[in-house]
Amino acid sequence: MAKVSFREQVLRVREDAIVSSVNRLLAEKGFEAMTVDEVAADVGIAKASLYKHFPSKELLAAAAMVKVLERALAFLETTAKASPELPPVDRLKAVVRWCLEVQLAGEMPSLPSQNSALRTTLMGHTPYLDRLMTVSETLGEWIVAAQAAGDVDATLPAEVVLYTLFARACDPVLGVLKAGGQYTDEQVIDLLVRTCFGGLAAR
Amino acid sequence: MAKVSFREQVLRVREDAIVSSVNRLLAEKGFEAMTVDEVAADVGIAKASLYKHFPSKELLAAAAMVKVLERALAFLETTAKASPELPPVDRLKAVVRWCLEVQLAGEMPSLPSQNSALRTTLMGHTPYLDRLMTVSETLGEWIVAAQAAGDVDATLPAEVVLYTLFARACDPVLGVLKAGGQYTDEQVIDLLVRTCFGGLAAR
DNA sequence: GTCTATATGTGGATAGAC
DNA sequence: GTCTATCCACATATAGAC
Repeated sequence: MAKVSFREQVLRVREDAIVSSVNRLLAEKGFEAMTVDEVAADVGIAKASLYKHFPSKELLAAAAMVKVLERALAFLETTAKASPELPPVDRLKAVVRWCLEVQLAGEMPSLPSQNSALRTTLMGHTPYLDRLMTVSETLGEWIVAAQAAGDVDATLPAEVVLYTLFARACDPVLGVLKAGGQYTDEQVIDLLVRTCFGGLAAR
Repeated sequence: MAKVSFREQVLRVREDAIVSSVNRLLAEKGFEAMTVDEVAADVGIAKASLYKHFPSKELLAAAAMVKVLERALAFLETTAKASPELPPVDRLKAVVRWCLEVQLAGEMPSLPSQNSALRTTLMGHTPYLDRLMTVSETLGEWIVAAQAAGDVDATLPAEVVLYTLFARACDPVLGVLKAGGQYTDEQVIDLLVRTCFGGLAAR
């Protein structure tokens, strides 16, 4: 039994390596531009072996998306437990900040565009949908609480706030500012958090 | 001579039709997902004919991007001349609003991602760069003026404001809210202009 | 399960007749 | 300039030996 368990563990490690590569390539080039050959080369295994683990390119990407959502969920739980007294709006800011850090690290895949093959798969992929729903529900509660506390504009539908947060997680402005090279990573993140919550207008 | 001029005019009209199709498909599916076959089918001509007008898929897309920038430039000029007394910040809001309307109409191509084949072409395509620079300079002046007037946060680098405006022009939140179907087009635009300038935080 | 080698489909681009 | 027919590169996916 120990032998079988060991093999399974090796497999899990390999699949983790695969998913990590996919995650990075997905963030770097997007789903359409990423090729399965690249993934195989990056992981260092043959393409056919990839298909033994994941039956299609879409499901390969879906596994990476699931992993990102799980990292997000872990962060949400940690934040909730580590600082239960933190005002909801500050939790939301921490989430945005975390997303931007992940994006800076090249590990945040961009949102699948409305009519992509990936999106179709994801919309029928329960593991993805479940985690997406959990993330949305948790954030939704924080948003409502932040509105009740008077820290987030209560005249904005909570749904709009949620979608805005999701969009800011992959904001292309980060890449442009980073490429400009005249700000540190921390400054870029600060600027984006400010424009997200404070807007462009003067207070 | 009249005959030649007529032919040239017919060609121009056809090229306009091509560029319009490309523009729409570009907005709908993005550069990578758009195929030249689709474009040809949409215009109603053979693919080989397309290549007589534009030597590559990239330059085909570039022509569409140039056209969008020219529409934007025309809007900027109209706005400047029609209401010279309008506060700069309101001009900026009008620009965002216009971009969102164009996006709602399915005519706003999304920003080319950092490492796309299209981006490489655009960065060496003078007609595109010239117009992009003109748009940026005009908006830059308005931004500085709006900051001087105390209407736009003067502690934000003007450059950051500019990039943010560009990003909001293609904000994916619009598509999601529109797809949700519980807001009118005007409500969606109002919400996005509000979150862009006012931010998520309460005032 | 991993490999090499290949099947199959598709997209960008072109040849050549009209 | 427009068409039909085709080339060629490349990407997803699979066959079959080990």
